[in-house]
Amino acid sequence: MSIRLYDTSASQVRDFVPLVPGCVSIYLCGPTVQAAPHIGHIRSVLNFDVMRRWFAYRGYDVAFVWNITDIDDKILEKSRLSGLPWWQIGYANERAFNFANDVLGCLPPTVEPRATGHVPEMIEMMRALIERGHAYASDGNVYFSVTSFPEYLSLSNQELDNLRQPSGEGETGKRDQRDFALWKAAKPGEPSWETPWGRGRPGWHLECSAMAHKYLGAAFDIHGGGRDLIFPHHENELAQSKAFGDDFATYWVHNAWVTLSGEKMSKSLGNSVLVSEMVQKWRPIVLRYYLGTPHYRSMIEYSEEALREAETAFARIESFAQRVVEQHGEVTAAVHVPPAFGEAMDDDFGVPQALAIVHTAVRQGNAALAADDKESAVARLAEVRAMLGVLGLDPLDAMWAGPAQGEDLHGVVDALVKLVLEQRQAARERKDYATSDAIRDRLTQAGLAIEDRADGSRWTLN
RNA sequence: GGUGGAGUGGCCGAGAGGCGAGGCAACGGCCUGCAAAGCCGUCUACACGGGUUCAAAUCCCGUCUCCACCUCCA
Repeated sequence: MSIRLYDTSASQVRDFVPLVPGCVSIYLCGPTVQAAPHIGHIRSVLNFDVMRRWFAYRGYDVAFVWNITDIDDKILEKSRLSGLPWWQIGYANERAFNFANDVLGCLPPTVEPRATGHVPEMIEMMRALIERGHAYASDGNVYFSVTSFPEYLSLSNQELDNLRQPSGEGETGKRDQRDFALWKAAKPGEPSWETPWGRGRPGWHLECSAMAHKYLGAAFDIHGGGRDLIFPHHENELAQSKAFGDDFATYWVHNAWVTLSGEKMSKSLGNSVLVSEMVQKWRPIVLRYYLGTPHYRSMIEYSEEALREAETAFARIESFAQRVVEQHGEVTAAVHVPPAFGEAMDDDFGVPQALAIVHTAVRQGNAALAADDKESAVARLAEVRAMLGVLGLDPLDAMWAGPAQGEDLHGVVDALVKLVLEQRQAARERKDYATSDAIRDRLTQAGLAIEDRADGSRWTLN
């Protein structure tokens, strides 16, 4: 049984066959650090985080490269407007991206290279491309000649003649308006690096070709990113790398975006919902559940209502896990996920179907809990933990535990609430329900939820 | 104009020729002092019009609507 995934370049689902048995190499286009991450950016990372976790579960050794493009037109423009150095803007946003990844439980990449750290590699590529007639220098710029590469546009399935003519603002000396910049000539006041063709700075696409080659080699398994990167970014990367002589990626995997009122969330449209804002309002694990469980190729139409539903749905799973542990002690995750879950995940990462298996196990587990069937309840939780672990959503995982300080407070609160609950229980026993309900109301107002069970009352934070 | 995607029950959201995904909400029942939580049940949907087929949400033809990309984009 192999993993199948949708390959954009083939426009169909293909069996995954690794270049090196037992290993998978993934290059995910990371951010251009011109602004703080919004939930669409983090969705992409989340989708690929789940994929790499699934590959690891299936026994693959995962190499995961996620780049930082720390120089581009917009970063320089923001620098000009704000008076701040370009590297300060880039680094501040890079930290915001890393915070977002960490807070939502994404595993760190194997390596996270920056564009500006790979100028020598880019120069080498340009030198080779010029030698082979695929690129040319002009006015201090270096352009890729799209007509020199017959396979150009094979990824996005377009015809060269159907391409609109780009404006090419500031890009002078092109032989063909459709040629794209590998390297841009230095402008006054902008950062620049010495090259055989004059001082300048990287264009947008070359950094990915250079870094993928350096860290993953001439050929690697999967190249990923948002669907909006297919053209021009990935198309141009592909052209550069193939013309350079690399086999490049075997599979191209693209995630859909997050929309707001039907429109794509985007930095330039100004309709972004920032991750930093979201984690003020919602628990990170709930955000992860909301953004990480729809299928990666389906759009997510962002809404608070849907997010609230996700919160309720996840709470159901979480409450099952907590109650099993309260009644039967710690339960470790099962070694294997249920076969149906595995089949769903193998089929192009069918997280929504896989999640249906989780919910079914939760329902069975709840029934077992109600029937006081310890063995079955514990077995279901072990399965649920194994499944959620692969999705990065195991609520019992230490990664979601609060800070140590909060842990201490939990003990204090628990002791205090239990004291109050004892008073309430005494009232109940003498059938003084007015008092017992008043106590419950006060606790509810304080933000606690009280559940009376046959073996006593339990409390949770509301 | 070119290329690609989408339209599924009150809502969210999978599926892709036959076997009611799942969740949320609602309603009924069980349980409960009352709640809460949980369990059981109810709500049998696939934009529209044709066609193929024993059988279509799924395949084909046509139509409508929406979205994206076509050198800023995750």
